[in-house]
Amino acid sequence: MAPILVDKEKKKRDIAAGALEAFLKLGFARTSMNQVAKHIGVGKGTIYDYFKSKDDLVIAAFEVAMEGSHADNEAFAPIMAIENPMERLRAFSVTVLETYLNSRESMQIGIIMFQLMVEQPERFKHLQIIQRMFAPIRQFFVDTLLEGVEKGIFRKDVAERAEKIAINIVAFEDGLLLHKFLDPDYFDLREQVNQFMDNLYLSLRSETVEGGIINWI
Amino acid sequence: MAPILVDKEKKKRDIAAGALEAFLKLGFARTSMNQVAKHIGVGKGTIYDYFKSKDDLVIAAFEVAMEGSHADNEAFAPIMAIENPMERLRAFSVTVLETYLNSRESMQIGIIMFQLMVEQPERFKHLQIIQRMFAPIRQFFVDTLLEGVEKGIFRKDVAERAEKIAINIVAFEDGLLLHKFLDPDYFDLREQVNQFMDNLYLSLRSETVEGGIINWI
DNA sequence: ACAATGACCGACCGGTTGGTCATTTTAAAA
DNA sequence: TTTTAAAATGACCAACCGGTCGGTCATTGT
Repeated sequence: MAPILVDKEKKKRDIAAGALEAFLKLGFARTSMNQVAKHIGVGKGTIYDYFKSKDDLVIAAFEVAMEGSHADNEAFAPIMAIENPMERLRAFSVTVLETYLNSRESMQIGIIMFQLMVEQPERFKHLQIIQRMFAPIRQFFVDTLLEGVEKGIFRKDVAERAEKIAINIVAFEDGLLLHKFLDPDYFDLREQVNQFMDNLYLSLRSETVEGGIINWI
Repeated sequence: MAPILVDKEKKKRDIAAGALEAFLKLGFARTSMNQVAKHIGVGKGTIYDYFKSKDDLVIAAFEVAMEGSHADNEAFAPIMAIENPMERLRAFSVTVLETYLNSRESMQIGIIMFQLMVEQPERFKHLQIIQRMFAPIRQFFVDTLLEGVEKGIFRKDVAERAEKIAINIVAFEDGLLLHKFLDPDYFDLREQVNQFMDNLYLSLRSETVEGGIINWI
């Protein structure tokens, strides 16, 4: 009366995870369902027992990837321990960028996401993938900025502008990452980040800092 | 002994230009050679008399697009006329971003380029498309920065850092453009650019500016 | 032993693709 | 007008695509 009972949820997840690996090799459009099935080691028909289309599959695969990236937060524990908010901002930025740059997989996920976003925006809009992806990062920056204000390191009005500042930081980082990807030898990533952070600090720091009073126009 | 003698170079260019239009409608992968041929108003076989593969064609099409973008420089004439280097930087950035954002075609070109860069990097590396694409923009920033130093508006040491500053500006702009594309309603483009430029100005401006002396640490 | 059931599969389908090539069209040369 | 060869063509092709489906298999309760 009862044959093998598989954990359907787990299997679905396994297939999605395997499909992610497959898509990461050549990208979504250039990876056929036959290739995906072969990579996972499962019949193509089986995949269609769990997903109703290739699009469904890639979205599930992408969600697996997003969950995976959350686990990374532990890797940033030492950075969160940095006392000085400005130094924490700097260290976080450098670390995030270098982590992405050194992980072909992370880059590929970003690229696939971008491609899908371009090719079928309607499918992605309602999933709020973009928001889920960047919200935690922006939140980190906002929190750190507010902490800096509390500690008297940053100007008070930074508190009001915190989110807009965070948006600019994230935009800069992704842009730098993009250019580094497009032309890896053109500049030194760390150097550019430090320059950006130096500039940022000028606009953030409290009027009273060690070294003297600064007249802001 | 000699029938129609076509200007092969011109025809090749015409086909590439027509193919560009076709690809811009639905993207590279989703546009078949039959569609391209029909769009141009030419037999599919003819295309293969001039290009040996679809990949060849899209690269040629892309080069046509790059040449076209140079002509745009005229649109920036009023910006070049702005006297104050800092205001020129600001106006240029805003205009470039809004131009791209409002031009589906420009965005599509960027997207197609990015996809090809990802899918067949080896074909693109030696074409130095990235360098040719960004060099003029970076050069504008470098020139304007140097001019600002000459006019005494920017600090003298900006001259040495000019290229690195330019890299950061371009990175920021492309990152902002990317995020605006991914999530159009999240922030106001112009506001973010202005904030960035305000910060930039803090780090660029000469020590003697109207309003008082500033102590740089 | 056997019936029942869900998991699993790969041959198969209609459709589309990038690419080919035998044929026709064209207009200058004879 | 006839000849000629480059230029243009679209019917055609093998390969492949995403997706379906009838059927096999392993495991269980009876």
